[in-house]
Amino acid sequence: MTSSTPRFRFAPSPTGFFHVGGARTALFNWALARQLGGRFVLRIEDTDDARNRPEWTDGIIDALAWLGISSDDPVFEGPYFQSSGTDQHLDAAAKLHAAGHAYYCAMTPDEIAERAASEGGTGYGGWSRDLGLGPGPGRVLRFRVPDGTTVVDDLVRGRVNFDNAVIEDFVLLRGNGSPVFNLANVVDDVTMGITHVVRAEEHLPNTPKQQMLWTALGERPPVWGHVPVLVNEQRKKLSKRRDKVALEQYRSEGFLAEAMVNYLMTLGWSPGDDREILPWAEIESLFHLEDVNLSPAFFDVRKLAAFNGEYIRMMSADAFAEECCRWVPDEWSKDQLAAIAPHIQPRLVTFSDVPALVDFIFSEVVIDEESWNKVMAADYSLALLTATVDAYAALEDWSAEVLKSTLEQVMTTFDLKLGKAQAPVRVAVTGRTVGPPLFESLEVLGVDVSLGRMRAAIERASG
RNA sequence: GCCCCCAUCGUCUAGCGGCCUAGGACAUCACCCUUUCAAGGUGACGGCACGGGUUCGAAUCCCGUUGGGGGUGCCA
Repeated sequence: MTSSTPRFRFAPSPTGFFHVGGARTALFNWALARQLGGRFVLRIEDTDDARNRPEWTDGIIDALAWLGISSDDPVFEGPYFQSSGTDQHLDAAAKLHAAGHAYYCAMTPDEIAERAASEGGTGYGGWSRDLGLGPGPGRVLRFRVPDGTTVVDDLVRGRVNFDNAVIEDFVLLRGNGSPVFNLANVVDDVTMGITHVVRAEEHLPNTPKQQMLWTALGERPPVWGHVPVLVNEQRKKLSKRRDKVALEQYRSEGFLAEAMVNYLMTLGWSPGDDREILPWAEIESLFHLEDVNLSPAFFDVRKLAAFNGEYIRMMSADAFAEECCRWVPDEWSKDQLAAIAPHIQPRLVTFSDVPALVDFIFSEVVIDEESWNKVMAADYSLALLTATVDAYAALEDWSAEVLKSTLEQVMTTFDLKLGKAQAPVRVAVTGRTVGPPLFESLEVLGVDVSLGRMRAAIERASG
């Protein structure tokens, strides 16, 4: 690798569904890697921990691919698995120990808590620093935090100072000898030649520790960039337990990847003008960490939905119809679906809503009682329906245009406006008071089915 | 408790000392359009957390207060 090639990385741990916050972090790294002609390294941090499961790893890779981040692009590198780098982590630990940057400690958490309490402090006080202990069961390897101040230069937050005195001698190797996050993470970054670490702000407190590790390992620390976390309505960090954060769920509800990407990228960042809907290519060339906001941003599903609507309306008619097909039962007529598609495009929020919007075309009508009662309560409804059926039955041209003008003809004798006059027909044919434009629906439905339903309604109303 | 970060409409943001009577978008409301519902159009509502400075001039710079967030693990 050349030192002039920026190397970004995204390092999720497979502990659950892929999170929208993780998606945003990945996207930020991806945009930068591509913009700078660098690489995007995917590293799965699967080191021990009972929470890791292989299926989550597949979920991460699928989700990233959905967002457009995949090995189809030469910028993408990996995935690598942290678990396969254990030897290197251990080597680094040994090196640190040999150089005096780390020491073994035999104290248990309980003993530490006890001593801390008795001394009026909270954390570990470096009590085993000069015992000269060697490795052994139950002994952890701790980093010897030097005196002084650690200055973290962060592309999004500026310069942040940490007094080393408040950073306790953190653990590198557990009592069972396995490497801990801070060590594994840094060693992997070093090994993989990572030059830019862009991640969520929750890692900022880890950064001075990691920077000390880089230095102790004889390496120059990477460029840091800590972006604010995403929060829920209560302004708390998005959590897998409480909040709807699974990217896969949004995907299965029919959110478009493009809309999700655009939304995520403009959460905490803006192109600097009044636009917020903009193509990826433009986002990629305009995105800079220096422009990322410093405050946590609320992940607002309503705004995501609005973005999705925008993207749906931007689709070509063909692309839209094709996408609709993927969201309805196979047995539904693709021709009929394609015919009605242009009329649902402006009213669709997410694709999972497609079936419910047009099901009356493909299955038996289900009359909604409330709608029926409301519409048929009008004294003219039955008569109007009867007159309309008669007029429609005589039609030779079953087109939306003719259907409309015919009803307009009929309604004059009832002294109604079209808005009122179409209601009985609508409820008879679709079962509801709202739906796609009526005459276009009738056209797609065809003469036989339409008339059949209207006659059934007349019978129902008469009986 | 301690450490760190942050603070413009309800929400996402523009703003980097004078273009600010603070702009846009989502949401909400009203009107127009209309074949229901949407979409579209027009408009309304609504904000620089507070207090001190600095400056001829502050949303923009400094300090403090308050509020919020993150971290404080032999999790990642």
